[in-house]
Amino acid sequence: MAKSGLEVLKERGFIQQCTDMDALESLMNKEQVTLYAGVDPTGPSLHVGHMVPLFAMHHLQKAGHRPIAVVGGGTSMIGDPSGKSDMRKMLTLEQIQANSASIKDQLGCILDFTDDKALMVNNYDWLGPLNYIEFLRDIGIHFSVNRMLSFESYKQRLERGLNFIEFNYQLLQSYDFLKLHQDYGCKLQMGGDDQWGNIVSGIELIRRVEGSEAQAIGLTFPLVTRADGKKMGKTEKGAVFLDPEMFSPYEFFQYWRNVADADVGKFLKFFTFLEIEEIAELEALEGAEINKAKERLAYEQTKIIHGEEEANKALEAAKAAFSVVGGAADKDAIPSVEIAAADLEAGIGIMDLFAKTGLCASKGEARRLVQQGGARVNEEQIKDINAVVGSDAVKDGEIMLKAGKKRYFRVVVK
RNA sequence: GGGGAGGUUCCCGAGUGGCCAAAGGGGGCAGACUGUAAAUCUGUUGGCUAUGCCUUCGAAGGUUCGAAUCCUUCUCUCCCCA
Repeated sequence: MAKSGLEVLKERGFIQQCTDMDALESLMNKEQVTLYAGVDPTGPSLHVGHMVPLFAMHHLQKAGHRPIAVVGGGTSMIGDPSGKSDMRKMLTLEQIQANSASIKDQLGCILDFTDDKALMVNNYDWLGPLNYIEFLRDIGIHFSVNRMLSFESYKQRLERGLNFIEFNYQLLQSYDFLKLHQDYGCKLQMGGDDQWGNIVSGIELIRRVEGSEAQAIGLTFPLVTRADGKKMGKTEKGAVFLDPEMFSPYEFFQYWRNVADADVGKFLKFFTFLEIEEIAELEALEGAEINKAKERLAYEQTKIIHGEEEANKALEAAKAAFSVVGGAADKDAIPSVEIAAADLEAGIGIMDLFAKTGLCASKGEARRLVQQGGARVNEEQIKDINAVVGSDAVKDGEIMLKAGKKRYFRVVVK
């Protein structure tokens, strides 16, 4: 017999805390459960940091349950103080609506929205029209300030100062759960562990409004961290976005390809759909062999987000770039820029070339790169900052640039 | 409303008239070592048409031969009192 959705989550490490695991288990065995997790539309694209709840919902959907992705169009106008040291930047309504729209498409990679098997709603739809007096009277009355202040997330913020608008966030998120419970029969809210307080509040609100028999359960995921302590899904340049325009599939692939050894198994479980047995095998690899697991992780992840074709391209491109043999492999996915043959005829300074491709942010940086021996043209190290690249460097209609050990860039001559 | 403390380069944080493109740390980048890992060590870390020039110490003015440093106004943040 197939594993239950909950079992899948357990064995993959998705579960941090649950308000009532036994109740959730029997509920899920008994019926199709409608569940939800919130997604913040604070940017125009989802990024890797958003993915844990989405993958969790995927597994539960596969087990026959119905996920609702709630875009926080309303709540993101307030800003959740949980786990944040500073107040979040407030966005305008227009920004948030625009973000919500583009996020919706991306969700389709992970959740199946056909035939309403999953839903996406925007909490602005019910939070927007709220009447302050009514809300206070109907919802606010159920909240104890004393209790709210006792929550860890607020305690920390009290040290630094907590704005009233943020203090209200919990009420709104609780109201979300109540609303979804009433309108969609939603019985489970999931979220990162920093959401625990908000989730519990929502459950309490439902019980108070709907009576103590009302079924509402909360489940949190561990906060996924990287072995080096950095934030998941962040690079120096910013978040690892799912939007191919903002973060190319090749770079996306490379991000996953370069995860730390210690993270591979964890990430395979969280961020791929591979069977747990297969992951165990990959995880058991040692030494240099572990690179196979990383490659698999990168491939599977890229396939889910950008599709099989892009994943293949990225894999081929990576092989072409990094393998010693090289060959005529497909390099298409490596980022490239076009350059006119005539310009090349005249010769381009090495620093200009690197700066132009974006491999270096400025010519000063390019100068440093060259001086430190990190610049390569067609795998040949260039150490002279006055070197000029001319048309003789063109091979197969392009020039391959390399900055440092990992960053490749193609200059396509046209 | 009253009083106090502050806003410095990617971040934290020194700097209180010239020696300041600004200590130190973190982070980043590069090199060595490797496995497109981690750790470690070394170098580097505003821009440029480059022994010089330009932009940067919350903003705008001012004093001065010379200002991140002094003065004025503005602005934002935090704390205390009301």
